[in-house]
Amino acid sequence: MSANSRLTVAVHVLTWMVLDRREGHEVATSERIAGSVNTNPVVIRRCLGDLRKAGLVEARRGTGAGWVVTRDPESITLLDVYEALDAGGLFGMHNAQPNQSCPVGSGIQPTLRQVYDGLEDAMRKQLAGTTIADVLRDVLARQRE
Amino acid sequence: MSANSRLTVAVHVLTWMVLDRREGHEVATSERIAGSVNTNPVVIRRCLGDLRKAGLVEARRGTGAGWVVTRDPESITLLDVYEALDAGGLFGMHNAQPNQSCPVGSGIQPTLRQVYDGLEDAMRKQLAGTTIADVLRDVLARQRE
DNA sequence: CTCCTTGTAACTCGTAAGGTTACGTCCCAC
DNA sequence: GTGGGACGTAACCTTACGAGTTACAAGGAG
Repeated sequence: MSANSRLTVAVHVLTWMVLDRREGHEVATSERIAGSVNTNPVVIRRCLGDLRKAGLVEARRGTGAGWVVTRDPESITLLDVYEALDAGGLFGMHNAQPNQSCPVGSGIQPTLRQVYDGLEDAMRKQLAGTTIADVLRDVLARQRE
Repeated sequence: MSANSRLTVAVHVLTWMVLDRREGHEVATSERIAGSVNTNPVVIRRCLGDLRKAGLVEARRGTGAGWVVTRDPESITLLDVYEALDAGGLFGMHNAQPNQSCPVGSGIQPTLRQVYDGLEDAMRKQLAGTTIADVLRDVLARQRE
């Protein structure tokens, strides 16, 4: 488990909720979602908590409580999901401050910051090109094969 | 320290070595490099070990031992460096296999694999657009400011 | 009031990176 | 052929974080 699966789980959750809604269910509970992702309901609730802060889902309480997707799946891009998870950047800087009396040590961080910003941009553009609706279509298409 | 700084350190090391060579030093020792990065020499040797496997640097032994960059800095792209570190992918799949009797659970992984491959490609193209020589130029330009 | 589910705290576990110490290995210089 | 400096790597510790789990307060429809 080197990389983290948070984006994978979040996309899975949203895709599942959209399909579940289409099949007539009013709300989705963290327990049922966990049954598809194959994990603990609390893990799902934590994930849904992030998505809720970003306004992608809403929680209902009381009897018949559960979660609903609040936006059109055609309008939810994977970039929206990625940003909802506020993951740290792809690459980090030095743990300790490099030697400031060395030309490289003192100048490398702004230079790399620029490079890493470019990477982040490229990745965001890619993520913005796919929506939850796209994912669901693709998943269902594979199902028919 | 959320993200890992391995790429940052590797680029720092190579850039420093190129500058050091220009200043007339035959070889660079892990101890001197560590002085610029501000870390332990063993951390640097581990990093250089990865770069050596990729053919970017070479180690000399015996008296006057140390490291030398073996390729023209104009030809070493950050993608070369990134690949030398064989870091895991950006995003990981589920830790446990999702529910295969669920349409989403059974189809989501190939779909996401495709998306993640696209991300990786975009990132690689960006990394390939910058060389160690570019980084050194940029670092030195900031120095003059 | 009752019951179901959310929302969150608190804990454990596994993994990975970074830092450190230690030591065997290599090979030039003398 | 021996000494010494630096590589190369094993071993261990610490820190960080995601994931999984248990437990429980809070909310609200019926």
